[in-house]
Amino acid sequence: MKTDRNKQLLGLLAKNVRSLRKNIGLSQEDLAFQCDIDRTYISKVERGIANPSLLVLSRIAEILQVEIKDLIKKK
Amino acid sequence: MKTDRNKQLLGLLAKNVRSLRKNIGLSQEDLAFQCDIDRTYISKVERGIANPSLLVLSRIAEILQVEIKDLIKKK
DNA sequence: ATGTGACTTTAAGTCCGTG
DNA sequence: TCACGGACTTAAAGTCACA
Repeated sequence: MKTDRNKQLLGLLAKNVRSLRKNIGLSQEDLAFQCDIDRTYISKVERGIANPSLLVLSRIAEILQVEIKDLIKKK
Repeated sequence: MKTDRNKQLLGLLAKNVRSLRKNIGLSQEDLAFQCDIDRTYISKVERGIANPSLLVLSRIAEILQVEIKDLIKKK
């Protein structure tokens, strides 16, 4: 798999998750708990160093009350 | 991670990838080659038994000439 | 041209801790 | 509350032979 140029996508995801999470007033721990995902993994997502699976994205989007597409769109 | 109810999403992805691929006149082999992904992995995605990462989705969307959101939307 | 099973390897994702 | 690391465990990524 070529990961190369698509890594900017992870940075985009990172920023969106962080801002959406803060908008809703959750800590990383809160979000992690509600998503049933490890808190350190949420931290990695928000730092752009995790490449989450579709089902993980789905869980995060659900708790943040947005669509998956909102997690990866540039605003 | 709770994978449970979100698995319908994989079925949605499956259908969309298959139809988008056919629309563009590609075989699984063609798509796989261009994505630099194994043919059998594309097969798994189209059968809804793979839970691809964001970067894999990104590669597939790129070759199918659509946005990632188009891969998971119900039409 | 595709589905499938049985793999091996890599990365996703966890857990426990520190500053 | 979060960044970050090390040592894990599990699942995704990727390969192969065959129907």
